[in-house]
Amino acid sequence: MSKPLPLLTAPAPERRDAARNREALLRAAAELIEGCDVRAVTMEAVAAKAGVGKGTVFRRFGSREGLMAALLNHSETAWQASVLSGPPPLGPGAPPMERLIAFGESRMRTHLQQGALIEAAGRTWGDNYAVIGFATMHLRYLLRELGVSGDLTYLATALLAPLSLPVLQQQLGFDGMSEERVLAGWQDLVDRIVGS
Amino acid sequence: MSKPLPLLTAPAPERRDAARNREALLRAAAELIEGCDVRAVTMEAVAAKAGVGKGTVFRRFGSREGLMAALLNHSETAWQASVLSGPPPLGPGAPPMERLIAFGESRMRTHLQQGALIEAAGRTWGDNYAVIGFATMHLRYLLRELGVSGDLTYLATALLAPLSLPVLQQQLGFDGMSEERVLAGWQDLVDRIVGS
DNA sequence: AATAGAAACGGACCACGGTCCGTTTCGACA
DNA sequence: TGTCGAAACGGACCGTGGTCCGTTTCTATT
Repeated sequence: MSKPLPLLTAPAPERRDAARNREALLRAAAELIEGCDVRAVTMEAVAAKAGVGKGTVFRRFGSREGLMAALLNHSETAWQASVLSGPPPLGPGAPPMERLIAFGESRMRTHLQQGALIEAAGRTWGDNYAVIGFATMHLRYLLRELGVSGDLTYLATALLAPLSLPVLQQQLGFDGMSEERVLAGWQDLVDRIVGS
Repeated sequence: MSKPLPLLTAPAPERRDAARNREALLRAAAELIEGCDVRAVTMEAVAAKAGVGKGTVFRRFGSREGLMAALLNHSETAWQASVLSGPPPLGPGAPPMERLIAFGESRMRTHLQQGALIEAAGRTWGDNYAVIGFATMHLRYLLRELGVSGDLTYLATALLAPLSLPVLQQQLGFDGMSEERVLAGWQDLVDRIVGS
């Protein structure tokens, strides 16, 4: 008699040792990064500190960038939660425009704070659709709430783009802008797009 | 008697063999890249094809990313020339708004076309102020011509950001937009910023 | 408790980017 | 043309990210 094969293949549960190792690796990486330059932390060091072999690190996270992205995922998830159900003005409850401004400021602060890690995660993080996708969706939602008309998906990506780390770094570094000026600039941009 | 030491240290002229090797390396790299995936081209292969040692490659270009950036510099320089003194509507002669639209389209096309190389050049290219700086300046100039008021430097960077490769890739890939839609979206963004 | 097979492990191994330093080449000046 | 110091050369060498595959560990099933 054949098994009742599920129509939708289950998400493949994780073996207990695998879960333990993932946990240990994330903790080890976090501890090593704290106090050292991220770039100086080698994969072998992380593996050693977690008490596993190097192969295991790559099995779990695919690449160095993958490990860094996994670290970022923790704070990203928390951030998403505070956007979806945290206190206003970032979370629900405040008027859309206030939420929008809070969103921009929060994103900018987060990106700058985690700059080194974001760079270390490279494309694995930057191309992470679960991240970009969420922010775009939320922005799109706020724009709709504000009654903006037009291609909201495009406008959302266009509003998100200047909040990306490389752009912020250029503005603060090369262009010599202050954080306040960058923030004010973004708010002005919002006004122009929304049409105040 | 002491030499007439120049007040401004001269740009340190390049020895003839050095110049020849740089040339040979750039040509070799270009030829290897043409037809292969950029990522499959190793530095040693470039050095071998150019008939020099590996050390020379790194002496000249600093890193793999540096070599890729140097390749991009050729087309970038040509592009800058066509913006500054090429035929309208990209070059001077057309009304500012038309130049602006042409600028956006041209930049988008260029970035998409050279995507692989840009990725291979990484931060060495992306953080290249000679590149970002030129585009920002020009955008700033056009905005001024259009009589836009406000923080033109910020607006220029904000207008440039959605034309960056990662954003374009997200829009065309994950968001499933067509190139036409992306272009139309950017033009709409311009209209909102300029205030039509 | 025994078994079997799938999943995970670990560390030797590989490839490539990047460095180092002894040797060679250039060109300025006599 | 000879000399000399600076600059460039080249390839052996190193470290690290990433792979491979024989061994170990888990867990479903009886």
